[in-house]
Amino acid sequence: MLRLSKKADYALIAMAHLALKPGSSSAREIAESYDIPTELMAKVLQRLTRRGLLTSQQGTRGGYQLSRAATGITVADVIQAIDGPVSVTACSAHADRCGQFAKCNVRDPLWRIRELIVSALSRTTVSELANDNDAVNAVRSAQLVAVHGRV
Amino acid sequence: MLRLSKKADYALIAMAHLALKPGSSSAREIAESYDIPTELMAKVLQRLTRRGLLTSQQGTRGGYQLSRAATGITVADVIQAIDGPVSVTACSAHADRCGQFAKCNVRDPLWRIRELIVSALSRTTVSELANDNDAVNAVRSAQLVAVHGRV
DNA sequence: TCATCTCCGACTTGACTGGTCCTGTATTAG
DNA sequence: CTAATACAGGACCAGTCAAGTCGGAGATGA
Repeated sequence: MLRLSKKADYALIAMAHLALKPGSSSAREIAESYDIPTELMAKVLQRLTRRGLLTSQQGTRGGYQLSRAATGITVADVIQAIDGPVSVTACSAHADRCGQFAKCNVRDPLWRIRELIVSALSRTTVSELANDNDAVNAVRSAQLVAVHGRV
Repeated sequence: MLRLSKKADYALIAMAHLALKPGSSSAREIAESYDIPTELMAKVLQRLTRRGLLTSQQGTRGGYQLSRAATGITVADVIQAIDGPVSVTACSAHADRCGQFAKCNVRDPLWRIRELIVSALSRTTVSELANDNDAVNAVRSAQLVAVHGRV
């Protein structure tokens, strides 16, 4: 558990894709590159646009591109744009209002853990996401060949 | 998002409770202390027992208690006992087998982030969970009085 | 102006979690 | 011995939310 939604997944994939691609890409183009349902990918991109992480261009040659440098966008930004604020517990969303857990005994320690997670997510940028992958993929391919004897 | 399930929440609450209580406590007793549905709490405790984190005693004066020292049980242990292994992405569960994401471009960076999260969860013990809270609660009570004028 | 491409917001569906119920078994108090 | 208490565990129901779909609006190019 502690899984992030598929939409957030798709969002990160798209952001990494756009970080590497110089121009703009359409929703369809990105979706087909990664076998993601086109409409769903479109929806994710729309939300990212509304949150200001992307800029969109309508019309025949339209598409999306990053609104700012990939080095200035963190994984936390993307996830929170899609899934809302990161909240480990149900009550941490309302911060204090949580009748049931008036006597809750783990709220504050958990809140501290949440801070750790957020800081981990904030430390990784979309740029790193994209570049990391390039480097790693080369290694992975080599390993796959070594282990399974195929690409 | 990135929220953990309510059952995991309850599990942590119960573990912290048992860490402070010297003897053993029944499911009903714990449930009522925190306004948690009794049956559901029982289920959570049962699972914790099956995973070896608790020992149970049947019969009239029965109940649950920690199977080992609270300092030797981490938050990660508890969460994984209830919700299964921590997996940030859908495909990280199967590790490599994930047809759809054959060309996934963010798998490895995300996997590294998962490691960070797990290590954060593994660094906090149930003992800390329980004690942290005691200290904080005193402060909280004082704050509540100051702000709302009531306990 | 027409055709086409793309973005966009509302809608439907299906899985999953939270929660309940019921039956069975072990232990102990009286 | 019996009744009360407490754990064990399977089956079941319901509300919620994510995943995925549908029809429309806006922009562009010919």
